[in-house]
Amino acid sequence: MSGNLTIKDIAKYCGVGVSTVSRAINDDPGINAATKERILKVVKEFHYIPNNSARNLKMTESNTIALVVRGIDNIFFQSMFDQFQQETQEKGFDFLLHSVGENENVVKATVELVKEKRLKGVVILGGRMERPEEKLDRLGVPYVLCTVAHSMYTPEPQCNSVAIDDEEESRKAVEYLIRKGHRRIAIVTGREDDTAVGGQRLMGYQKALEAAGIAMDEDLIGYMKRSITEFTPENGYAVTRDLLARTDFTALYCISDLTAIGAYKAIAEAGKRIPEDTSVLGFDGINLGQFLVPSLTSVKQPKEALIHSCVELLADAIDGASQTRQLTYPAELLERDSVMDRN
Amino acid sequence: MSGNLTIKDIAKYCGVGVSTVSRAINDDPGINAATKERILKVVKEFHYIPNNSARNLKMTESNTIALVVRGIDNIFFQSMFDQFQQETQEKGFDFLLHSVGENENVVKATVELVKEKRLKGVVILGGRMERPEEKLDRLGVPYVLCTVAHSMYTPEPQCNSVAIDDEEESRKAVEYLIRKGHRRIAIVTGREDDTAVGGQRLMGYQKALEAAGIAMDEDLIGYMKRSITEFTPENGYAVTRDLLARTDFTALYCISDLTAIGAYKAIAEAGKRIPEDTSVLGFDGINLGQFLVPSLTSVKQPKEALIHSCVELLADAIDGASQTRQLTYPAELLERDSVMDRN
DNA sequence: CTGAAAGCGCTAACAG
DNA sequence: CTGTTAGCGCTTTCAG
Repeated sequence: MSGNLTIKDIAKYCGVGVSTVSRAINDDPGINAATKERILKVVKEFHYIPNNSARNLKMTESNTIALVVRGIDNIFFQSMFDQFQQETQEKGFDFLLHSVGENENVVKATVELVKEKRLKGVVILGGRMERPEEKLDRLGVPYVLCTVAHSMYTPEPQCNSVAIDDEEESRKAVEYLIRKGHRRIAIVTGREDDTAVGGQRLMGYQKALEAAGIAMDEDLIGYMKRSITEFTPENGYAVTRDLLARTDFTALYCISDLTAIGAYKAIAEAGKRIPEDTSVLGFDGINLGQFLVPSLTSVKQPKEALIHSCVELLADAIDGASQTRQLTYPAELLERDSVMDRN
Repeated sequence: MSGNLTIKDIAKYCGVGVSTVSRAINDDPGINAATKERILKVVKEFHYIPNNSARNLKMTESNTIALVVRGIDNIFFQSMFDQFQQETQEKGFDFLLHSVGENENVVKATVELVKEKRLKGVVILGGRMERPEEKLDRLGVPYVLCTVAHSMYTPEPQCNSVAIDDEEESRKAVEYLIRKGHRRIAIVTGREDDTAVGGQRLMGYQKALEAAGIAMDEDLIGYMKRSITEFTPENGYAVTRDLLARTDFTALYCISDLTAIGAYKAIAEAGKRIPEDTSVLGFDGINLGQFLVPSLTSVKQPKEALIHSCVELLADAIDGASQTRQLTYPAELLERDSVMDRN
């Protein structure tokens, strides 16, 4: 007995019907304990492993929830996987992490996955979507968007979502910098045409300046470079270098902690010290921030709450809740050592 | 036409046979262009998406190679995904990234995947294995191990593998520190019972000291804590704190860059400066290292070469090469700013 | 408690 | 070029 075993082979070898083998491997209650044990022993001995494709095909439904992520290399998202797994499993679901490539279409990939695995529901993490509900309703199963930035120019989505208010939190972040006595505040934001997270956080920046009566200076806006992957230290480094060469400022606001890491280097290379010469404020509150020197002050997304609510909303929807909800959580300022009080 | 469409529905709607639809969606050459176009239009209109389970079940073979990773949160592994995808696709394969959970069994998960997706081959990234070939031969398809540490106490594996010589590179790293005038060199290594990468790199450390006639001091060995996830900044921070409290040294060798990040913080908190008071040497050569202040001197794994060879070996094996090869690549010392010359 | 048989949705001969 | 048909390996009635 070699090569690719099937349930039939096992059945034949044990002298039983295939359905009996199926019962044995699936912990079906209606099976004689002795028979089951005998079969399981053979299964083990020959390392028989059922074919999931056949299983998925046959089963009318699974008990699985998937977390679909675009940008699996994003350290902030990564730090959320574990809790997602934890919480979904606590609710009694199986958990599946699915990464969508940068060049793939999220909706299509997700629909495909739902069909293939007969998913019970999905949570979609990050990314950016225009009118997501239009397309996502094709999923045929409940879903919730987690920290997905809706385009600023589309109406509120009619689907489950949980996130922070990017614009408002960004505004408060800059307001904090102003309160600390900074007037010339540069920003490292997303790409110039970013209407998602980057755009919203930039808008918050502008609002804060305006409210404080500080005139906008285009020179202080550092858009991420198209030629480099977004939200990476590399891009943060390059943009900050340009900023430093172009103008001067006492504080730098990076809309993503990862880019702040690159900014640190650019600032150091310019011979300036953080925070004495240049204060740096990040966003996201990634764990790594506390290990930077000086440790990075940052706006922390309430990951734990976001995830918890995501799973709860999804579970509710699977249980038949028809009302969709859009939850917004407040962020929290992690005051560490990278911002100086100039008052 | 709603709910879950099948190929049959499309066929009926178009007034053709299912095989014709199948041909249309699979770019089969033997189909009338007009018919094809008509079908594809309907497919698009109704958003029909074929069920992959059915597909995989039916197909006798795919053209897919999977990269199986245990520890998807490892930043060093993460930085390899992209090139793997690139290179496999260049060789004409489809690429699939599969993450194996910490509590799952790599071999079992991989066998399952191979069956489900009818994989052509697999590369297994990282992790640790005892006599991998015994179990992995059950895969039934070619595989290659990438940077997998073989247990020190088992004979050379009879399977394809590509990696660096962890012990030797580690020895050279410490030799470098000695050459720079350091005598009291502490190490942040893996867990105490680590016989894989951690154990091998530790052994290299010991050999280097021995060769230089420096007596071993148990106090200088910082084993990673069991209570914290391995190879994280957190663990590096905790271990370095202990080390600092326990003894003194002029250089700290971290067997993983990630732990070095934590070490930076512990050293700073102890009021010491890098590299003036304490030099730090990392291992892996992650990208982030250059953004630390001071930038991290590190032993760089030749990722590019490793990956390239992995894919090549696998492709050869798929093409029928029966000879297995174990390739070892030299690492390269990235001299940056965290090590001081005390001579 | 167990076995026979009917598909899950799809692809791949095989005839037309 | 196209339709019919036979399974892929499994779960699940339905009888026994």
